[in-house]
Amino acid sequence: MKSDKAKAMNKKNFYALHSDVCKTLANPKRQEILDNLREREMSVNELVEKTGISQANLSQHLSILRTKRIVSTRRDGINVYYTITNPKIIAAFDLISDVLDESVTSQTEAIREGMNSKR
Amino acid sequence: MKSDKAKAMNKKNFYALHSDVCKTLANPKRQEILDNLREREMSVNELVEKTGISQANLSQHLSILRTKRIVSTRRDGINVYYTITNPKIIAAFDLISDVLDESVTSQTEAIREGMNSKR
DNA sequence: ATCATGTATAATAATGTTCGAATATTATAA
DNA sequence: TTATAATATTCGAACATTATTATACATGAT
Repeated sequence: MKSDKAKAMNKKNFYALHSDVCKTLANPKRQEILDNLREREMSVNELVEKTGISQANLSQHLSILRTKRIVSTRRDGINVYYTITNPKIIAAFDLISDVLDESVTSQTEAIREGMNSKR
Repeated sequence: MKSDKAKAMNKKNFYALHSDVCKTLANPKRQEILDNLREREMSVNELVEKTGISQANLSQHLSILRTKRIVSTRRDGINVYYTITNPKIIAAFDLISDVLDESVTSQTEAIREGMNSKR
């Protein structure tokens, strides 16, 4: 049986974990990396070519994604191949696309509605 | 008909928008605020009491959420009530919980598997 | 061994985020 | 009007994130 204080601590901790996942996704380059990995694994070099991000910077971002277990690696000889570990990340990605769509739509509507009113 | 360069620009822009949404969610206090607003609207004061976050700081976070159109406001006399604008944000929240669950599970399994091997 | 290729890490400067403190705004009541 | 309660904004210091540069490490070939 947990105290209310303990429960509150658990919640705070939960929010911290939650925001940690979001932090990992909260970068355009990491979004681009994940979008590139969505249907197939890729080596770092392939990712460099696809994205135009410098090798060092890409490696740093991949390191962040690895640490948070969002991507996994497989070495084949000299190359290291990256895959998405948990497909739910892809679902989250797509959900955010939906939110974006609706956000853009509602902004467009707001502008339309505002057209005839004084500013 | 768009050039490949234009397409790439669109993509980069898309990733920027995507990460912007994630950035907004990438803070434990904002996660806590959203979790509190998930079934009903609340005034700022109620949120202060529920969360223990200072009024000024709460107001700052609410301002960020407002700007990104993740929450909406309604004024009633002296109080301002906040609601979640787009229910898909809640879906995203829950999806992240799932990812967390599985991440914890897989880590536990990894530890179990590692138990009998040398370190 | 040396070399070439692919990948990872460290150090640093620039930029962005967060929180507390003080102050401003808004609406209502007296 | 003045006072009060609820909310919002501004500023600055502390801290975190990012991209670049240089360097290190790992693998396979010679």
